[in-house]
Formats: sequence, C-alpha cells, structure tokens
Amino acid sequence: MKGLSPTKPLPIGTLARTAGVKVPTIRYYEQIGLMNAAPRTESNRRTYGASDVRRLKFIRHARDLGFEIEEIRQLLALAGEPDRPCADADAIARQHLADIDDRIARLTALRGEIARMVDCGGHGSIGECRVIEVLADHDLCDHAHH
Amino acid sequence: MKGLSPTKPLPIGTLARTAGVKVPTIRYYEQIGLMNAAPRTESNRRTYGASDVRRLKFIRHARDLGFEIEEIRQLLALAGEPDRPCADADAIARQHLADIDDRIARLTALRGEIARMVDCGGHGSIGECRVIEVLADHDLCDHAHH
DNA sequence: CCCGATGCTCCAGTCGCTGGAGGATTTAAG
DNA sequence: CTTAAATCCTCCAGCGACTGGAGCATCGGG
Repeated sequence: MKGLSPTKPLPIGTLARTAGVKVPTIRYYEQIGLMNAAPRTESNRRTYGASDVRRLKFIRHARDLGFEIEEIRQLLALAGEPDRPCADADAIARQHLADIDDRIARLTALRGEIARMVDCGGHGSIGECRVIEVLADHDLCDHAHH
Repeated sequence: MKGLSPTKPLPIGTLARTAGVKVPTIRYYEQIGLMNAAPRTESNRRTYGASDVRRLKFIRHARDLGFEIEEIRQLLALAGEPDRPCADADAIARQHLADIDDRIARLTALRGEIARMVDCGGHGSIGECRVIEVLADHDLCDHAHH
C-alpha cells in the first residue's frame, strides 16, 4: 500500500518539464501569487500535484495566447467560483478577441509588406531595395498598440 | 531672408508629435544610440530636422511592425551604405517574415478558440463556459515563442 | 560513499520604454 | 512688460514577465 498516493507529488523540475516552462518561472509565478505557494518537503523542496500541473498548463497556455498575467489572474479567479455568470469570463475573452483581430490585421499588413520587400530579390544595391523604402515611407498605422 | 532655413529646426515635442512617439522615447532612442545625438540650442534644447523626422518614423514604423531595436539598428546601418547588396536587408526581412507567419498562425488559432469560447453566449455558469475549458485542456502549442 | 543533478534563496539584469522630481527656459496672454 | 503655462532639461526609478547567476543544501544512481 505504498504505490497508491492520491497523486504522487512532483518536484519543481518535473512540473516545469511537463508544463513546458522553466523552473524559475514557476518560482516567479509563486512569488507574484499566480501559483499558490507549494507545500514543502522536510528539506524545503516544493511539491506539486496534478492540480498544479493543470493550473500551470492553463497559465502557460493563456500566456502563450497573449493574455496578460492580470487577465489570467481574473480568469483563474472566475474559474474558482463556478456559479458566477460566465459573462465576466466572456467580457475578458471578448476584449481579447478585439485585440487579436487588431493584431492579426496589423501582422497581415506587415506580412504583405515584408513579402514585397523580400521580392526585391537580388537586384543589387540597397538604394533600390524595398525593405528600406517600405519602412521609411509608409504611415500604415497611427495608433499606439494596446 | 530669415524665413528660408534649409528645413527649420524642430524641438523635441514637435518631433514627437509628428512621428507619433512620446518625448521620453526619443530621448531614450538617443541614449541607446538609435537616434544620433541631436544638436542643441544655446540653451541646451535638442533640435531636429526633416531627416530626423524620417528616421524616427522609420523606427516607429518598424517597431510597430514588430522589429526589435537590434534589427532596426541593422536595417538603419544597411540603409546608411546604399551600395551594399540588399541581400543583408533581405535576410533580416526574411527571418522576420518567418516569425510573422508563425505569429499569424498562432493568433489565428487563438482567434478561433476565443471566438468559440465567447460563443458560450450567456448560458449561465462558468462550469460550462468554454473560456475556462479551452484554456485548461488543450495543448495547442508547445514551442516557446520567439 | 561520492558526485552530478536538482533544489533552495537572493539578487541583478534584460528589453523597451514610461513617468516623476526638480529645475531652467520659452512662449502666449493680459 | 510681466506673468503664467507650456515645454524643455537631467537624473533616476519602475514596469511587466521573466531569466540567469552565486553560493549553498540535498537527493538519488553507480
């Protein structure tokens, strides 16, 4: 009866590997209160369980998708009380959606421009190179992003 | 004969407004050597000309498009010697193109997901809300970006 | 039993700005 | 002409989101 712990505790390195983040990042998340303080072993090592893996994956995924820490904090809080109306989570996500549409639009415009730049192929001197031109002239977008 | 200076010198604030950056940003760019040190008036104010406007717009545009300072520095250096082969500028741009395709792909995937999340519409509790779910489950992208 | 991997804490650095303090100057209004 | 507001200057500190190093303790496989 020793092989069946409720879910055996993982050290930080393993958690880091399974969630795809670096070890210091986890400690950082703990420090800013995004992950809760892990219980420690006798010898002061952090121990994690399955729920921590889930939470960290959630965080990482959200970060990867461009959510900021504060937004993630909100999302996690929301997830914590499962009978609140999903309108709040929605609002955050919707806001984000708008952002993302904007970013995609900008990046797409960019893509076009850079593609055109690169089409200068190999015709010699920078003088005629579109890369410089395009960046120089054009006033594409005026608004500060974010 | 006083109204016809070769291009009348602008103070930093005006430059900032015309290029669409904040004043401290310009001073920062000077500090890191991205803008060259502006000549000063008697009373130590920076003065700028048309070429500075162009350069700063170039920088801002490039930044806006996601180029990093170092890349911009290279681009500017390249632009400075107009008989170098455009292959170098090309290489930078191409590298960037790959990045951007990646980012667009990721953002598009994200857009889809967030759109789906938001489609949970208003059906009550977070328990059933896709926002949380989607973020929690899915392992969409593994690689660290950049 | 030893040594390399892993863990710990603390602290400093990264990038690209941004803002404030505290002072000097310039400019527009009255 | 005088004043008040705007703009400028320098210096320095802080942001977000990590990242990495120093210096030490501890763990686990050969």
